[in-house]
Amino acid sequence: MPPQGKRADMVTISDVARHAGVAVSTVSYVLSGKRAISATTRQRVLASIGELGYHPHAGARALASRRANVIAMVLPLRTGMHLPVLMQLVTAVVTTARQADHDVLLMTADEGPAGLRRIAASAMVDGVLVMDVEMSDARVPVLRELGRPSVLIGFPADPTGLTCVDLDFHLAGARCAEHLAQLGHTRIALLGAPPVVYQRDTGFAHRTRAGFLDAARRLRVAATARPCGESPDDARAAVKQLLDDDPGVTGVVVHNEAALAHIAAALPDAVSVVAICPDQVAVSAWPPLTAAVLIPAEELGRQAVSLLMRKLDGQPVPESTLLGPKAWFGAGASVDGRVTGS
Amino acid sequence: MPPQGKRADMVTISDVARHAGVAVSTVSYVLSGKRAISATTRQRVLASIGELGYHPHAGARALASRRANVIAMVLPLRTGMHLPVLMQLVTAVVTTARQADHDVLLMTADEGPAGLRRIAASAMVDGVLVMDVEMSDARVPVLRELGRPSVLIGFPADPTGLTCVDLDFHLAGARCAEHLAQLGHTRIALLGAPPVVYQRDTGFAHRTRAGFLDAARRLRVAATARPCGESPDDARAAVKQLLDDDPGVTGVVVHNEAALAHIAAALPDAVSVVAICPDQVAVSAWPPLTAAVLIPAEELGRQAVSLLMRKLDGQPVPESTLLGPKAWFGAGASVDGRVTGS
DNA sequence: GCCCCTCGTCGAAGCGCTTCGATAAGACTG
DNA sequence: CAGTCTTATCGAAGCGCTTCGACGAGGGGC
Repeated sequence: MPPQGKRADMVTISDVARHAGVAVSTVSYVLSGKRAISATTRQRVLASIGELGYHPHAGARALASRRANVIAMVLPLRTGMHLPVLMQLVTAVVTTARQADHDVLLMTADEGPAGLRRIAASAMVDGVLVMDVEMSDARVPVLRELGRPSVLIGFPADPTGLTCVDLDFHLAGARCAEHLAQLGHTRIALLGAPPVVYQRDTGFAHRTRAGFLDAARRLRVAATARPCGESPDDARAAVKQLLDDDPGVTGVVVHNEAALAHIAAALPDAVSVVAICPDQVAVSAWPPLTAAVLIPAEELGRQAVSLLMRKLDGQPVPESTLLGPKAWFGAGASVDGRVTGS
Repeated sequence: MPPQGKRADMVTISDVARHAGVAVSTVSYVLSGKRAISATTRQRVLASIGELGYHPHAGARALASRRANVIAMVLPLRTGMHLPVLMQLVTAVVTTARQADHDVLLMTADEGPAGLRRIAASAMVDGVLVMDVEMSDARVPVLRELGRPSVLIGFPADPTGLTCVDLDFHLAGARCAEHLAQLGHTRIALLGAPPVVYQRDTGFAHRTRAGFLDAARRLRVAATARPCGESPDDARAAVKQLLDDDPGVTGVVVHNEAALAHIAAALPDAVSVVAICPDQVAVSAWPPLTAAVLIPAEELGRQAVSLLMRKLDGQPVPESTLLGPKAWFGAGASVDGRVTGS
């Protein structure tokens, strides 16, 4: 008897070939479209495939074609990201990958560099998507060394030679200042991330602040920016200090999801509040926001995957892609601020 | 010239064999441990592996061994779960799977049954882990039909023939009643999930209520249970009605994360509040909780994976596994209520 | 000292798929 | 109508790994 008699439930390409009365290679070409196949033959083969419920064996395919049709998605250990946003991102990634006929392998960063090396060397994935990258991210040097196609969501300190996607925080900060200026405010302030985030060099915090201050200067409105802790007490303290320093402030930008509610509660009712935050946080904020700049999580995911797919196909892609922030106004209207390239 | 000259970066098993001066099969046996290999040979082979940086080609291995060493993790479309809990769960799953030398393929439920079938038929994964299962979950019949090893986190209406893991909500409800009784309360109440959840037949809500009421009866304390909406208004309304109906209530159990804060705020200070909720919600609740019964997310993930691994090894596993709730007391001490089998 | 084991190793046969010639059978030339 | 192209299909050679059977070399038992 043969080694282990083929498992009952496995339909192979040669079953299909026999059933359709053609050669194995013909079936393969029907599936891949890499050679011309006559319409009649194609029909017959496709019919057999449907009838037998054939699905190609992923391993065999990967072995022969040197393409696994799987990408890895690396989650950070401790995410700096708001979880609902992360989930949206993940969902968008998986969905988009599937549309490009790829599956997604999930890795947490805690396997470290060795994990990335293993995944790459075992030819298990064709490319890597790294989520929530920070300025000095330990995963970045490994990616460089690996030399596999990869795309980062977020920017490390030095993105040279990599492919990165992120919200354009500079633009987001500017939009907030512009919005407040348009409403007639002349003294505005930014309450940002906790001090530790600025110290940790987490790019986005700095970029937001710079965008905010630059725009304010350009628009000739008085603006200050300060960090803000995440706890209710920190939030209250930051607000108090802000009002002490400049009692004339009438518009505040909050770039700190965790503290948003407490900040908004501590501010006088007359002050307009604009936040940079995820959709869900914005709509459910109380007291209600004047406006918000939303994080385009889905688009981030989609863009990241399509960039990776292009890299897998050997096409050139821009090193950095910045997505325009979406604006949201208290009423509920939603306006797009479209993509900027690079 | 050969078809496509081997890619420079790929080290194969025969490279290792040559380098170590043994046969390919010997290397394989060193790696798998399926046949005895002399210590000296093993050393030599392992040394070569390290030196060359060899990692077996996942596809080739899957093809030859009929084992992909990958499991699929299916996320629900719209999760009934608290996101931080989901993340803990996911992390635990990935980590545990890696310890058992498996990787995790991420699927969202939106590919539907076809996705599961594809994944199974393509031999891409050896087993399936389904998260956050609900009473009448569309994914359950597919799993039955598929006949691949699978483990569910959460219980469907009819778990016959499946393998399910979940928190023991009945016990959790009982623990809450017991705790309040021990503190001397004689009139207690449960505020549960929104009415719609009870109607949707989502198992856990009913089980908690039953556990709570049973224990109260056993302990001879007066107890009532009622659903509670998630909005601040619903929460306030539920509390008002509760106090109207039974002004003598001194202890309340809350099994509703979303409404917890509003319920606690609306209750008189003198009332003790116990919650069934994730760790993070418990410690950050304000006003502070008297105690909490925590959802053992990590253990849930670990158990689910190890059950799946046992199934993959052909070992028998119990149909249902209920994990004992962890108790947490206001002070910060944390006590384990260990696993119950089945 | 002969036979039978066990132990450690090797060679070869696939696993299911892709891909590269090769090859008939027409479709055009001139 | 001989010669040259296409076009559609086939056969076979791997892809890198696991696993089965074979086999030589020692180690008892009697």
